[in-house]
Amino acid sequence: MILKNQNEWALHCCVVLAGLPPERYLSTKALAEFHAVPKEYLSKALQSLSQAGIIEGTLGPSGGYRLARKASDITFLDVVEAVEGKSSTFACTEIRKNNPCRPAKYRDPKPCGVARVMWEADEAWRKRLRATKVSDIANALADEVPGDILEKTTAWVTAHT
Amino acid sequence: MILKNQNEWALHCCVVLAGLPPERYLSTKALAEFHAVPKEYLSKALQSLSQAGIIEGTLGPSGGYRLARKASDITFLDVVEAVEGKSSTFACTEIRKNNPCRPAKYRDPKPCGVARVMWEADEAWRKRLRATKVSDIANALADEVPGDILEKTTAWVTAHT
DNA sequence: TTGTTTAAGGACATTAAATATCCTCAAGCA
DNA sequence: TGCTTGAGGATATTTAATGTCCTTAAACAA
Ligand code: SF4
Ligand code: SF4
Repeated sequence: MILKNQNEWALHCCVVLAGLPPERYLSTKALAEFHAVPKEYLSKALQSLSQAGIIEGTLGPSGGYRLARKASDITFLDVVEAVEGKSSTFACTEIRKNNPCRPAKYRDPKPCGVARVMWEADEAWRKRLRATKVSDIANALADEVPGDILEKTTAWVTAHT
Repeated sequence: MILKNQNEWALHCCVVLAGLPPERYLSTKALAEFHAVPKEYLSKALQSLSQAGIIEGTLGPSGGYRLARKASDITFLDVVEAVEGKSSTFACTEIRKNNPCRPAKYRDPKPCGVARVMWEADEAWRKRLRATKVSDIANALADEVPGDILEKTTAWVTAHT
C-alpha cells in the first residue's frame, strides 16, 4: 500500500498557491513546470481539489488556480481526501461470513474486531492529517528555506501569475 | 490507496491459530477452506508471516502452522508489516528539488514539512496497530460470537488439526 | 522403502489500479 | 478573431495486486 504521487503534488501545489498575491491565479502549466511533473496528469489532481472546493479555477490567459479559502482553513486531510478518497484504507471483505460452521442466516451484531481495529488505525492516520494546515507548512518555509531562494521563488511564481 | 487483502487474511489466520490446542498445527489448506480464500495465494501471506517469525510451519501430514510466540506478544502491526512491508505509506519523491529557482548544488538541511507530516500520520497509524494484540481479538470473540457457533468452530479447527 | 502430505519458494498469468497522454469543449481575454 | 485557460471524457502505458502452477525437500505413515 502506497499513497499516490498525486498527494505529494497536490499538497505542494496548495503550499505554493498559499504564497500567491491576493486575487491572482497560477496556471496548471506553471505549477507543473515548477514541480517538474507532467502537466496533464497534475491537472487531474487539481481538478479533484477544485471539485472538493479547496481551490478554484478561472479561465483565459492570466487564469489558473487559487485557494478557495484561507490556507489556515485547509487541512492536509482535506487535500489527501480530495485526491485519495474518503473511504477507509482497510477494506473488509467479510471473510468471517465464510466460516463453514456459521448458519447461513446468521447476522453479525457488529463489525468484527479485526475490522474495527483497522478502521481505528485509519482514523488515527486521518486525525493526524487533520491536525496540520496548509498554512503551517507555508509559514515553516520562511524558517527552513534560505532567504535568497525563497525570494527568487516568490519572484518566479509572481512572474507566472 | 488500499491495503492488500492479505492483511485481512493474515490477521484472521493469526486469530484462528491463537485458538489452537497447544503443540498442534493447522494447514494452509484448512485455513484457506475456513476463510474461503485461494489456498495458493493465502500461502504467500503465511510465508511472509513465517519469515517474519510470527508463525512457524512444519511439514508432513498433521503439519501446518502455529503461532511462533504467545498471541499476546503479536501485535496487529507485526502482522501488517509482515504482509505490507515496513516502509512508510508516503513516498517522498523530493519534488522540491525541481524548483527552478534552487541552485543545483543546494542541499536541504532536513526533510520538507510536507513529508514530515505525512510520515507522522503514517506513524500514528502504526502506533494504533501496535496497540492491539492478536490475543485481544481472540478474547473478544468469546463475547461477540454466540456460544454454539464458537463451539462448532473450535471443533472444526481441532478436527483439521 | 515407498507413497502421501506438507511448507517453501520460483515462475508465471491475470486483473485492477496508478500513471500518463490526447482530444474536445466552453469560458475568459486581448 | 484567435489564443489562452480549466473541465472533463477517452484511451494508452506502466506497475502493483491477485491468482495459479510447478518443483523441491522435509515429515510421516504404511
Ligand atoms: S472478521 Fe472482521 S475483518 Fe475479517 S472479514 Fe469479518 S468483518 Fe472483515
Ligand atoms: S517538499 Fe517534502 S514531500 Fe514534497 S518533494 Fe520535497 S521532501 Fe518530498
